Amino acid sequence: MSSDWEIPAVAVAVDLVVLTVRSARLQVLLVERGIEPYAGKLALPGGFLASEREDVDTAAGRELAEETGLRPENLHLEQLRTYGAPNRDPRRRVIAVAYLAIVPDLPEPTAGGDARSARWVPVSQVLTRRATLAFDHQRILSDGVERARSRLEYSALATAFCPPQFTVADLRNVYEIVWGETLDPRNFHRKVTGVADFLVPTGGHTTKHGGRPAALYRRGTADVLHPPILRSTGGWR
Amino acid sequence: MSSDWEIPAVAVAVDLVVLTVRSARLQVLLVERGIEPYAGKLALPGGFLASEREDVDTAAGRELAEETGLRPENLHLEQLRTYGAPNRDPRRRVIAVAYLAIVPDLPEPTAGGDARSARWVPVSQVLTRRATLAFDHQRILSDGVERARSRLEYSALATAFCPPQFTVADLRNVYEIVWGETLDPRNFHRKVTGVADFLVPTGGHTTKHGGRPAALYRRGTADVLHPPILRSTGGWR
DNA sequence: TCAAAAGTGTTTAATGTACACCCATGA
DNA sequence: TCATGGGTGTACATTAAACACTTTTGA
Repeated sequence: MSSDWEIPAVAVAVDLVVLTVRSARLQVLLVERGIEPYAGKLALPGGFLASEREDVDTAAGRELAEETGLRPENLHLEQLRTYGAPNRDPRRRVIAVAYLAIVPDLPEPTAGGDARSARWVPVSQVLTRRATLAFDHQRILSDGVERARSRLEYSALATAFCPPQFTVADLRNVYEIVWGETLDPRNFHRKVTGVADFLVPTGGHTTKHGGRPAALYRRGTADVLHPPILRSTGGWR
Repeated sequence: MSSDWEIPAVAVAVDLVVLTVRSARLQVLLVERGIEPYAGKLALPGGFLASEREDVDTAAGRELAEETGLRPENLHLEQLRTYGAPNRDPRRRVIAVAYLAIVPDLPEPTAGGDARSARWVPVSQVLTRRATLAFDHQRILSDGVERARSRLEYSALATAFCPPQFTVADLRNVYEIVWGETLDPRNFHRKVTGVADFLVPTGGHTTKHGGRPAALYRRGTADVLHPPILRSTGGWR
């Protein structure tokens, strides 16, 4: 804090890791870059602060709304991490504040007000390098996916993948796809309905083909899960 | 990413939550501000990027070294969160990237190369508002303490509070003080020595008054604890 | 030999896992 | 009445909590 030297001024970008479960796979929202650098490459959606006075959290909500057409207050949006390596953008010094967003399976791939070519891409394609991303977005995505996986254990995050009304099987589906492992339907049902304030029965039931109708639930008030839903692999052991 | 408008440039500050266990209390390193705004107030140590090309993580390590006189590579240092509200600094737009550092009980309060009046203050005094901090540093400290508490459960973070050689009782002391609860010495001993690659016996023993000598350990290679050391309160239930 | 702290063994309760079984519907 | 998934009961294994007890030192 010695005064009297020029404080470096940098550009602040907000980048989004938007995840959903779609076609039985964990998918991430990506845009195709139209300009250099990395023109034509896939990248995480994002952008710079809209003004000198825009709050960073607000900017993330704004970007999310632009890309998905959804109001941010209904969706899960949390700060992930800040990436501040000096050369992450070849043009100029840019620091990226990354956010993790979880959305339900949306009706159409993207209805962005910004008219960018956003689309869903399976996370596995990116993590196995069949598709590669611009900047350090591969690393950011990888951090975001790991955060989401671990959040399923201790928080009610899984409900953010689901529509307003969902069944226990829908919820189990989210866990299985995000974690990449199968879970016992009977024990999962008991665990998840036993967690305080996690699920609230709506009274409704599904009217599906081929099976007993399932009770419908909406998300409860709990943010943290007591007790947690632990994965066998990855958690430990 | 529409081009052709002026991208806002902001100043990037790095703020540190440096925690230690000292005199049987969790304490935080604070500086007394010499200049406005908040002159005379206590604040987290920190500063702006040293140059246009300095990495943010590097800046955090540099600040820590300046404040504690210790090499950052031996200490625990992790990014906490970024605080980007537009009015957090009344002078100009500043975004703070906060870091959490854990250090052992240092020989002298501070041996900063920057000759600032850094000193240790019990965390409880700040959280109970007997001492208040400048800017939004109260909130940042609170986030940092909660991060540290939860990291004790799942990571080997507790060893960062200890000197290179320590006993199981030293380690238990860290858990008890940071969590603010008492733990059964017998069960704690068994748990902690049972975790794979957490503790490595050095072969040495303490030669203390009034009790059986304790075996000395150094930290092992494990970063995550299998299984975790869970707190009773706060974890759940 | 006593106090004090380190470390081990054992009992008991809580929790997680596997899986048999019943329920409610559409075809 | 059969196939299909929803949902419950229960036995067993694993883990955590409580605490009696033994070990090893300094005074």
